[in-house]
Amino acid sequence: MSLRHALLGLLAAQPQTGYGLLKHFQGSLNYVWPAQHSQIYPELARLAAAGRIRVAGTGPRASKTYEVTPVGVAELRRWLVETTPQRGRSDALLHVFFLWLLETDDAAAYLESEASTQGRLLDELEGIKESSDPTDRKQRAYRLALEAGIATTRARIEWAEWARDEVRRWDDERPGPPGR
Amino acid sequence: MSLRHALLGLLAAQPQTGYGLLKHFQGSLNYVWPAQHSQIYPELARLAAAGRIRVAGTGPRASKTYEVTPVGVAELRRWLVETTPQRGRSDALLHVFFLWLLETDDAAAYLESEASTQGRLLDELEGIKESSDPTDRKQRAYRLALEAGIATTRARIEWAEWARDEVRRWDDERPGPPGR
DNA sequence: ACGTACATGTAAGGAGTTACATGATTTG
DNA sequence: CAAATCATGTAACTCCTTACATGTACGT
Repeated sequence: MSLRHALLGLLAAQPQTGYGLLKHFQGSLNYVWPAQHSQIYPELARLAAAGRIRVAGTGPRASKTYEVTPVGVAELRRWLVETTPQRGRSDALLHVFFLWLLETDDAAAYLESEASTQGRLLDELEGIKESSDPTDRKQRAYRLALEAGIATTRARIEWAEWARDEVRRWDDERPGPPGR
Repeated sequence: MSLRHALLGLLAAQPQTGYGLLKHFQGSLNYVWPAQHSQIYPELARLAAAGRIRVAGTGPRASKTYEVTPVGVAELRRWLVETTPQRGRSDALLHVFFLWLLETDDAAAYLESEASTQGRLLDELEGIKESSDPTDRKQRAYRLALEAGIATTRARIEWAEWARDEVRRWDDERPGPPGR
């Protein structure tokens, strides 16, 4: 379970409250592993019950600051080294699989909008990169993940533009749309 | 719900049984949207109950051949055009986020293994490309998705090799590992 | 006859989303 | 004193995975 390890990782960087963790999931981690508070609070309770984290102190509004235990850090390192990340699902590519069902113009329009969606994402990621300054190991790891996002997003934009031009040629080669 | 539309799309290409659909999910669709028979059969029943598909006939071993209805095709086209694909989660990038917790050698080894995992995937995808011949619109759409996979995988490999070299420099700049 | 592939279903549980629910502190 | 934000929790529901369960047809 990845959420569990994301929580351990964030707490390894800095002891903090569930609410504080939530902000990370809505911020930088949102691009990689989004999570809601309704998932975070129960999971923190489970991690605490399992001895992976503990309550380091309480604050104002019934807030609880958690910290990771040595057992938790060990578990996190084990996860990092031993588990091989699985491929996820891609809603976007599933769309592409069935583009033959659309009129050529609609298919091209879909790919065009995919290119611009990815273009906006790229701008966002580049903006984050500009405003960050990787001095310590934590920030450098974050930068690595950011660069991965930028590289794959660039590849996806180039592909979408190529694919859009491809589908526009679909009708030229055989006269009349056979798909309908 | 994407599985629903994947089923509609496959049936739009060709009426077939649940078992036949399962083979697609284990084959080409496995890279994009894997599914088990335990998810497929109930979903087919729901789609039939909703009038999106219907039983076109029965065969040997109590097999049912489904076909998509006009309502189902319309629903599929609507999904294709109107829904914007959402970004998914990335277990792999979550790992990268927390690489600062590892010894530099372990982090570099992780990135090295990520590069070779992606390298094997690339070989697989290139193999599929070699053995396919996109003559009709269906095959051309499939090829588009395949090229997307190849492009992003290539980008990911280049990134992983770059990142591996990056982390190897982490220790040089500041003497002594501060992460532990 | 025996094994493999065909063929379909259900059940239990984990993971994630959306909505419901409550209350405390700070800021203007 | 009102609104925004901080802060935590539960409930219902959907989606997905793994396991349980059963039976048929075909090839050798």
